[in-house]
Amino acid sequence: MAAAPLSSISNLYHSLSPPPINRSKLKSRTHHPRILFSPKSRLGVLHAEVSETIGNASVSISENRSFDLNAQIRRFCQLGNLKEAMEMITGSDSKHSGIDSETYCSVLELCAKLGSLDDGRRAHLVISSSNVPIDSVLGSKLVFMYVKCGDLRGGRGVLDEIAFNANPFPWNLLLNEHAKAGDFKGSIFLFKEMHGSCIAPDSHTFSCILKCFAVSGRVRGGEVVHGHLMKLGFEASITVGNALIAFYCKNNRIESAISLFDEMPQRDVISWNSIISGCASNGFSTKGVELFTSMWFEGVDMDLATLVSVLPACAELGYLLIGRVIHGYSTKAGLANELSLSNSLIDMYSKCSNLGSAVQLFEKMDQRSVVSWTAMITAYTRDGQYDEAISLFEEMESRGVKPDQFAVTSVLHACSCKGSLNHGKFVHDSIVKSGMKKNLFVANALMDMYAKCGDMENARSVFDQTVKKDLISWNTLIGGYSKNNLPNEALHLFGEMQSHFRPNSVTMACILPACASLSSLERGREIHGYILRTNCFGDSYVANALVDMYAKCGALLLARMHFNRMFGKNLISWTMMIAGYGMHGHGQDAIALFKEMRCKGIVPDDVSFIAILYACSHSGLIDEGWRFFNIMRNEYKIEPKLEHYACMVDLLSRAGRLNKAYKFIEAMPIEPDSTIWGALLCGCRIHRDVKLAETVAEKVFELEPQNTGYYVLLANIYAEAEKWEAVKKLREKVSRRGLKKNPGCSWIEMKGKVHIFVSGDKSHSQSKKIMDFLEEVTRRMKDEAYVPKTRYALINGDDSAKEEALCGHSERLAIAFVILNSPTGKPIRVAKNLRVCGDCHEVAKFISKMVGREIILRDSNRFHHFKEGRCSCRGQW
DNA sequence: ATAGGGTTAG
Repeated sequence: MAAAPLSSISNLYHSLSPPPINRSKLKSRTHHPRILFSPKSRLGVLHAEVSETIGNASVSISENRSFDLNAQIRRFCQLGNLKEAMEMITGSDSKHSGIDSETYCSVLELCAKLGSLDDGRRAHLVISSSNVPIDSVLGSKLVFMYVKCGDLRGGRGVLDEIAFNANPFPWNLLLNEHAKAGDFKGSIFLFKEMHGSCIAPDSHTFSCILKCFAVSGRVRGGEVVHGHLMKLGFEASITVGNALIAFYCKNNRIESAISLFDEMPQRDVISWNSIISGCASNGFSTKGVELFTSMWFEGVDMDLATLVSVLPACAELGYLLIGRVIHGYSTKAGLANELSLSNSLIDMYSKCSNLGSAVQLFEKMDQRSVVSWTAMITAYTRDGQYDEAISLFEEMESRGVKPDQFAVTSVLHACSCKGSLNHGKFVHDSIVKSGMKKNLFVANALMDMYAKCGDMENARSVFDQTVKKDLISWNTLIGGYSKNNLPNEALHLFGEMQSHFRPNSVTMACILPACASLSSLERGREIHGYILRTNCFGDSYVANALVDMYAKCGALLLARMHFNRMFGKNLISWTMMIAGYGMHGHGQDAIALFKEMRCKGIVPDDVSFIAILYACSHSGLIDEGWRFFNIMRNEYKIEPKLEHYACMVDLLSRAGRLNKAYKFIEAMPIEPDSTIWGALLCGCRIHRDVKLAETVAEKVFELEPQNTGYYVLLANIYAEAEKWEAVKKLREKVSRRGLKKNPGCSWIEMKGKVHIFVSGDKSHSQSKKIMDFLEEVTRRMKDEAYVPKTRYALINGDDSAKEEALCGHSERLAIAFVILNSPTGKPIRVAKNLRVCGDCHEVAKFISKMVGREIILRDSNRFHHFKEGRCSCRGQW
């Protein structure tokens, strides 16, 4: 690698310098001043010309005159005097004057050069009415004039006028012009017409048409052309071969491109560049770098494009060393000031996690384009320095560099990573000012930013203002609703979407969490059916989301079944399934799966450990929990985060080792948050330690004063200890602070409909029947010597009666409703927004035995499976 | 006398 053919780059530079000056042209130019200084009148000039050309005795007078005329017109053309030239070819003395084809060509060329379509058209008329035949040379000039003046239809018209044409050249002119204008379809259509007119294509035709097929992604068409050109023997042409390589690269057929490249009898630098960039963009970066090094060792001339093509491959592979060598080489080759190269180098350094070098390079650049700034903004974002990224954007704007769509999308990404709504809105303003808000990429990035910053109202407003949406717009908003815990909005939008777009796998992965969050098994199953029909179970995101959905909808067995069916399970799949077992209190299954995962060679990350610790704590597996905590720290060198500590505190607290838990918290190397102390507070309730509870509650209230859940918890602790005075005081404190308890609410799904029950709500149409049933339950419980735990009746802000709150708890209403309205035998699935109340927990146990049905209750913390008078949580809730 | 193939940032 060290011995670099430095000369090759400088060779390129010679070839880029202006072409050597043609001596003969220089000579003819010396004539011009004479004409410039001659009288303005046409006669005067003619006179000058005549005096020059006279003396050829064999030329007749009239021929002489035409010769003079032709020469004169061409002179005007050389001078760029189109007006005079036009007057001479259209003038009255021009009829049958012997103006020849070559002269007309000069006039047309000048029209083309000046872009004067009107004159060109007039010249075309003159030519058509003259007796000069339109051969392929003159015809080509006419086409040339039309395409340069932007009139492609005019150019197409000429093709039919050319007599006995077999020359592909004028056709090629048009083909290229269509392609340049982005009208690849038009170009392909012309190619077919050309074929119909029996014009044999040449290498130019093939390279142009291959590009059209490449860009428009018409693989089949390109393959037909490939066969066609092989029959005509064009596969040996380097340019055609290069176009073929580019065609296959752009259409993800890198293997075909590589074998073509390998079999090329001759290659030039463009062949190498094409295959290297093709490898890099097709995920064959290693091969791309390999080709680059062999190019280097073979001493093939490299140019700027070579380096710019191989850098993304180095970037993707994290080949910092090769990247550095290329950087050094390019500097020695005098390319240090090439903007495109510097931009690619910045990106390479950033992707190789070397922000410092990127910054250094960026600061040394004497000119920077919007691309350079964007690359730097992305580099800072990739490094997690969101503030730097955002201020760089501001600096760019203040320096008068106009951001384009890439610049704004990358800074929006920084805003969403940082979750900084204010900066995001600032960028939004700038987008509106620059008129970029109609750009779909920009609009989608804006929606994503608002969604990630939790501002779904603004996300929706951008969505509504975007007239032409694509699938990504819909997916972004649906995913935003899902992630921001607005599952109903997500599902509603999903329903609306289906009359506009066919959902894809991303849609599925976005909508499944909404079903999961609603515990909506029926909707989840519908989506599952859709996944099967559209065959996107193979997408790992979709498969993982499906397993998660089943677990969170209480269908643990289904979750496991689909987990088993998954191909290519990744770390996330295993972690989700372990977490699934955890939330259902299947600690041993979670541990077994964790072991299996490690046996499969999958390395757990911090999230996997949260899942397994959570599973241990929710199943009361203290020793196992400690073991995993130590494995995580010692074996995997993962520094515990708040979530891990919370699990450990939970574990100790449940086991009744409250003092140990307290000391554990105090010894934590990171600052404990309210969830940590909250876990201990829960333990205080289970083990009825009022004194410690008060100390802990103080800390919790300080850290999270707005969360009423903790006041409820402390009130429960007081109530269970029958300290009614303390309950009253706490209630007063809550109302003094203006806090209101989040109303309890439960919901169930029945025949595709969601029924919602709010605590104490009597407005339901079946309210009477439900109450009758619950009273019956209470009576039977009393018969079996069950004492209702009135102490769970809590501290509602207002003083709604305790007992009413008790029998009116939402989960109880929901269970009763299902029993009254659905066939026996079917499991009863209920979801609740808060933790299940202790009394309802007892009632649910009782009901499950009484009616002989399984009740699956999901509360805000975990699942409870009630069966035959027992709950799967075994009191661990 | 002049038209072709390869290039970075989301």
